[in-house]
Amino acid sequence: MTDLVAPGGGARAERSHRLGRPPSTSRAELEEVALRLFAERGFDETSVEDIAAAAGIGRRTFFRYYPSKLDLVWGDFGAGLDDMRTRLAATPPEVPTMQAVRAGVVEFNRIPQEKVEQHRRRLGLILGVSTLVANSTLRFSQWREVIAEFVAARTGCRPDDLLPRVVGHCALGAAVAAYEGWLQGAGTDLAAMLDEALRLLADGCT
Amino acid sequence: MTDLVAPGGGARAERSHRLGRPPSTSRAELEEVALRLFAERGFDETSVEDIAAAAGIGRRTFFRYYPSKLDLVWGDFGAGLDDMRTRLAATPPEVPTMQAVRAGVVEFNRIPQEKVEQHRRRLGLILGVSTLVANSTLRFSQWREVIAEFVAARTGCRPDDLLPRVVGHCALGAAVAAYEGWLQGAGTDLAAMLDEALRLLADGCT
DNA sequence: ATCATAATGGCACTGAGTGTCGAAGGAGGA
DNA sequence: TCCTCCTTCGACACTCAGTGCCATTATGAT
Repeated sequence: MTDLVAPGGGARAERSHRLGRPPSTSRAELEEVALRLFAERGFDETSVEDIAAAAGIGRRTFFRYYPSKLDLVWGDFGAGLDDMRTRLAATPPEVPTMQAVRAGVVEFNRIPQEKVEQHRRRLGLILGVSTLVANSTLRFSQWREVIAEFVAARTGCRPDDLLPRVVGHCALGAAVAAYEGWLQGAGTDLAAMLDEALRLLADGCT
Repeated sequence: MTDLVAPGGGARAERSHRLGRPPSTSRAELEEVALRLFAERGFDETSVEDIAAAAGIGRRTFFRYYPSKLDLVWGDFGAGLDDMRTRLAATPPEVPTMQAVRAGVVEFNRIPQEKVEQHRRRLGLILGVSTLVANSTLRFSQWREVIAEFVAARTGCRPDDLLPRVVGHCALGAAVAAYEGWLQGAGTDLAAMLDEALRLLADGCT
C-alpha cells in the first residue's frame, strides 16, 4: 500500500529483472547508507544529494526509489500492517475486543532479537526528529484505520463512527506512549511496555 | 509560547507602537486573507507569495508575521493551552482525575457561537490537508504535555512516566476522534462529541 | 531638520520535490 | 555479431518553503 514501484520491480533488486537496464542500487542499500549518514550527522543535516552521492547514484534517481527522504526511514511498515489486520480478523469472537487489540498491537511490534537495535534507531528518528514526528501522523493513520475497522466489525458499526475512531486513536496513543518509554529507558522490554500501556487504556486510564 | 514576535510588538497591530515604522498589516488581517484564499483554491495551491501579494506585502515580510505558512492556520492556540493548564491546576482534589481531564478538554474547546464556522474551517484544514495533519502532531505535543503534567501531579509521579504519557496521548486521541466526528456530521455539537469520546476513554473503550 | 528605531522588501541562497528528455546498459532475436 | 527493445539513469530546469543580509522607508523624539 505504501510501497512505491521502485526500480527492479520489487522492494529490492534481488529478483533478476527480465528487461531493460538493471537497477544500479536497491532500497535496502539506500536505507543502509542513509541511516548511517543520519547517525553521523543527523537527519536534517543530511541532504538527499548527500545520500545519493554516498550511494553512487544521482539525486534524481533517489526519488525513484523513495518518494521522499522521510519515507526511507519507515522500512516495510505496510507489510506489518497487513499482518496485524489479518491477525485481528482471525481473533476468536469470545476474546474481548480490547484484549484482542492489545494482543494485536503487541504482536505487531514483535521484533527478532537481532533487529532490536536497528528498530531502536529507526524509532528514535521517528519520534525524535521533528520533521519525522510530523510525518509519522500520516503513517499512523493507516495503523489507526486497521484498529478502527476491527472494532467496527466487532461492534457492528462503521469505522468512521465515534467508538471505532476513539479506540483507534487511543490504541495508537498508548502504543506511542510505550515507544517513548522504551526509547527513554535503556534495558526496557518493548512488548511489556506496550502491554502495560494498553492495559492502562482498557482500564480507563485510572 | 507559540507566539512569534510579530511586527507591532503584539499579535496584532492594535497597540500603537512607540517607535519606528508602523507595521503595514497584522496577523489578523493575514489570517483573513489567507483563509479566504485557502477556501478558494486550497492550501497547497496557495503559495506564500500569493498570500503576501493579496495582503499587499512582500513575501519576505510574511515570514516576519508567521514562521511558516502552516503556523498561520493555528491562531491563538498557545493562549488556550495556558487556560487549560490553569483550569486543570485549579480542580478540587476530590474530582476524579479522568473526570477533571474530560471537563478540562471540553472547556478548552468551548467556542462562542459566532466563531463556530471559522473554527470549523480551521479544524477542517488542520485535519484535512495532509501537510497540516502532519504539522498538527507537533502542536498537539504541547497539548499532551499539559494533560500529562496534570496527571503526574495527581498521581505523584513524573510527566514522562508511562501513565501520564498514556493519558496525554489517549485524551488527545479521543479529542481528535471527536473533532473528526464533528467535522463529519453537519449539525453536531462539538462539546457533546468531546464529552462522549472522553467518557468512552474513561470507560476503557468498551 | 535630523536622528534613532523598527518594519519593509528585494536579492540571493539552500534544499525538497517534480517534469522532461536524451543517454546508458542490459536481454533477446535476427 | 549486431540490432532492437525496454527500463533505468541522470542531467537540467523549474516551483516553492524558508533564511540571511542589507539597503530603504516611515514614524516619533530631539
